[in-house]
Amino acid sequence: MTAPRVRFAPAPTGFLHVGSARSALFNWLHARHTGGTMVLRIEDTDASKKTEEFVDAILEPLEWLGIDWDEGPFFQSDRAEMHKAAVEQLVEDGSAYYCDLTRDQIDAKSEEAGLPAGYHGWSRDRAVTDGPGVVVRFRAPDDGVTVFDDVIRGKVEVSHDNVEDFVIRRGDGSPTFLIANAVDDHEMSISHVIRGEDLLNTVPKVLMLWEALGYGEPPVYAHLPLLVNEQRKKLSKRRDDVALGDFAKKGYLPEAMVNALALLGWGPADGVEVRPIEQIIELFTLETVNKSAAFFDMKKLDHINAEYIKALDPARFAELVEPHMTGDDAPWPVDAYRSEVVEALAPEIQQRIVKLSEAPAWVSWIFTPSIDSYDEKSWNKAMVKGKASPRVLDEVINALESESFDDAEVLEAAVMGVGNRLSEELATRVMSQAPVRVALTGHGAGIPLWQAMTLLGKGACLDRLRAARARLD
RNA sequence: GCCCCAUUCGUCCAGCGGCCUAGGACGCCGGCCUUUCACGCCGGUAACACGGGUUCGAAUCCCGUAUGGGGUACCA
Repeated sequence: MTAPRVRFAPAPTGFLHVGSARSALFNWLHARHTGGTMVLRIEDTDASKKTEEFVDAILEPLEWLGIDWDEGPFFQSDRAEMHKAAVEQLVEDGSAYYCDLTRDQIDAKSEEAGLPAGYHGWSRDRAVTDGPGVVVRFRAPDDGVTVFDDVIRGKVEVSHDNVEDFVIRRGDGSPTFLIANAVDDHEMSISHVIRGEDLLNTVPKVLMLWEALGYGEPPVYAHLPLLVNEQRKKLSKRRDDVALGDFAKKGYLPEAMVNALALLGWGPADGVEVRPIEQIIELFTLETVNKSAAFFDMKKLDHINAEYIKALDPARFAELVEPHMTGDDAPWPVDAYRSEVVEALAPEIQQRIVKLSEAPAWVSWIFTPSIDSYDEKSWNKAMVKGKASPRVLDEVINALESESFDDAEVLEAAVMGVGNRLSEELATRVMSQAPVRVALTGHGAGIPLWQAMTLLGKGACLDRLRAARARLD
């Protein structure tokens, strides 16, 4: 058996969304698993839709995800001559014919004849000749059934009475998706057509063309279960917030995205969900893809993304998070940002965030010149309810004045020592970390203090402690 | 309407006739750890749509019903 050839063939109708990305991924996984070839083909048969930016809107996210292709991108619009030649061939041998009926006329005829809505071969024997506005229809067989084996769905049967004479060339002379599909898949020697279930119904038509064109053995089909929204409807660009580009902006890692996408409609037999792409490639087979529609759960994506973020090495994390730290999100002067600080604190930040965009919040206090406002709840809890806080701050300031601030453990011992001493003296539990934290960061929760204090520096730490102490009087 | 497809915990996935008193993951709840917040660890919650067959035995096979989805264009 020769190596498979698959294709991802999106229509350039806007940004790439989660559903298309999943189709691309499954094609890619199959190609990589089998050592096959991935072809990228832009289905811009409807010329009015083609624009450069829409093409970029597809290529860029694919590259971001790490889904590469071996051939292409090809454009169906560039291959129109081939499609037209195929149409002509079919007209010549009688497999297709011209039709000049408008939609309204077709509907009227059906109603008149008491037939269900649809096209009932009205122009088959009218000997219409070609001209402006005249379409070409394929003469679909009246009897019999088309049967094909879908790798994922199994045997699918469609009776020919349910296939009307469909249009293969529009009134303006342009080929439709159906004929372009048959011609291109044949010309490109595509062996496996892997795509969304929404295209399942077009298979019999393409197969009819395939046979009429004398193409021989058709490709193997594999129709993926649809990705749906919470209403269980097919993901739509208009309705659903699913642009791949947005995920990048929010701080999802492409590796996490791909991992999450691979888990929709498929799962490894051993149940290990978060794993490197190399393993997914090795384990993935079309035969193990399931049949039912899947909802793309952001909570699960978040979890997977968090796992990938935790696994990042500090330098890489600092690098990836930088755009979020220096962009519009950053609540501090741009030049105050120091990448080394983030790298040093990376492990602490990494275990606390789900998306890269959440990172700035954890270190903003370090890059802010001073604490201008304190979180009210935190202040009340640590400073007001903690009655010993004035003494804690006084003693911490005192203890810290003689420290050099280059050893986190020393700072910890100094601050904690104050709390322990006071606890004994006042015979009650005195927390020293909380008031210090609020004084330094303005909040009661955050990353561990000690190492961060060495990075903030002695001057800034003492200034903030004194400012908070003064506020208590 | 007609055609096609699907139906296991709230969600995603496993299960392809006996190993299932249905397993894993996310979420949620509880606990442990912890002088912050997290992480981590432990435990709990929760599903085979329904009805008929077939079979010694069915979540797994067949039929029907219900429900959901997709398609039904000179979109792809």
